[in-house]
Amino acid sequence: MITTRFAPSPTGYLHIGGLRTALFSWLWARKNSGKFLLRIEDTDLSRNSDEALEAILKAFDWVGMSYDGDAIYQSKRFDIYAKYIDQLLEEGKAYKCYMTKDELTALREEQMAQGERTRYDGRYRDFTGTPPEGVEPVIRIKAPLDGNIIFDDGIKGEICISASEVDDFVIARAGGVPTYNFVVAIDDALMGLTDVIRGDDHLYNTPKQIVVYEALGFDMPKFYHVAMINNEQGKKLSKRDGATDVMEYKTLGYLPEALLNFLVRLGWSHGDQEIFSVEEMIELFDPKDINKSSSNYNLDKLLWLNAHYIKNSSNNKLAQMLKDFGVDIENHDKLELLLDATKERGKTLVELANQINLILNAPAEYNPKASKKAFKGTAREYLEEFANMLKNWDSTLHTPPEYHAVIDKFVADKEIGFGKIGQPLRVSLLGAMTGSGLDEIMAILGVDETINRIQKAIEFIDNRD
RNA sequence: GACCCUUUCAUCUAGUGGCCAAGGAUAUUGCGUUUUCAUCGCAAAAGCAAAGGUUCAAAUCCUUUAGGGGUCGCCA
Repeated sequence: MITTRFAPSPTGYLHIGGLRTALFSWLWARKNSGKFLLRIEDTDLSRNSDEALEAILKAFDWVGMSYDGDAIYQSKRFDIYAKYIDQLLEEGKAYKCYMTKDELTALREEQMAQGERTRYDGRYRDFTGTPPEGVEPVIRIKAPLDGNIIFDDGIKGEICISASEVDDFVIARAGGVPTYNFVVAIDDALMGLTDVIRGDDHLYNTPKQIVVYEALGFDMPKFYHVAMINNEQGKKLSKRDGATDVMEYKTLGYLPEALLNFLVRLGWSHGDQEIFSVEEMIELFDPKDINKSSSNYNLDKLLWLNAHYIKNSSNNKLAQMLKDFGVDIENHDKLELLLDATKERGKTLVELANQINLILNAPAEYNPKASKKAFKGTAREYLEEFANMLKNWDSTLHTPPEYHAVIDKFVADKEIGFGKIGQPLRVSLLGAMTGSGLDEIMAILGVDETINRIQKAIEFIDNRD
């Protein structure tokens, strides 16, 4: 039985990097028919907000990741932590430290000046005298004094950190509120976690948590430290590098399956495979295939994946999603045609919405370059004649091939090239030289609207000349 | 500064001593398909951070150097 978790602190939105580690944890649990738990790390009451928590849950919901059971809130478990603190104190595995913050600062400055890694010097570890007046003590845990703290990381292999690098860290603040590394270890153990997958910014927390595991006699989970995601220049990812909030990707018109596919391939691979449905991810994911090194965030591939998933989405699903982008075509009688004609031309839902609007709305203006090129010479004459032809054929025209037949006939009758009518027609209908196929556009618009737009173009030509 | 992690095309990656004069994908460029654009197909260009070792043989093992990241809280 595999049990994993995601443990965000509700201080902001869900970060793209956080989603990736959550995804890895979720996949690993699902693959093994295990449990994926959610724990809210809200021990710092001043920094938490309900909105932040809601935002995180919303992001989970959007990408379709679900956790098992109820979310666990650390803020509701202070009595549990207090019990373990008492236990450690009684067993002599933890002690009260009366060092003031000023003293600590002085110590750190001195160590820094010596070129050492700053750490508590253990001065109250074996203190038996009379405590100084007016200092509310913190509780520190006794870390090993010598040797190494070694663990086998599921991604990076054996990690060995000298005990001299791990100090007697604080497990309860003055006032009794427990600290992060202490409660994490307790909760991970109590929640029955077998595999802890997290960012490698936690690598140095692991030896501290191991100290807690050993002091309390808990079984240790397997740790996996996933390297960070950096920006394209290899620097720390910041808001300037694009969207870091998961929900921003929804706004930008990305499909959740594209985002997940993108993220799963950032640091993880399965041979040469690039496209993974969620089902395939679950089937194939294994943390042993996660890369050791950090990866750089690059939008190109996400865009490509998004285009892929748009192309392969059903038209009904696309129509449903497009409502968030100001395009309501769910009841449009030409829905299928409309999306078939546009879905290969939009890399995001935003672009797709634009493509659809381009067809649905008569051109407000004609692209100057396009109209100059297309509306010249015989264009006006052909447009008028073509409109007449449409009028005559009206009752027989429904599908794209039927419209295509009209053009074919027209071109044959006139003994002209396709471009002679194609280009003027395209600019008349869309206002630009590029876009969906003419047959599809006319089939969507119908004869009346097509003629309408041709008339408008003719008026434009007349007024211009 | 100290400690830890890391380093294959611009980017994501395959690769665990011989199948590698390094494979795939994106992006780029060219060609083809298409009335246009897009899609799609084909092709090109592009990399083992550097230097030393070990070995018959090294992208793969070792050492050093350089680059990048992380951590050094009574934050999480």
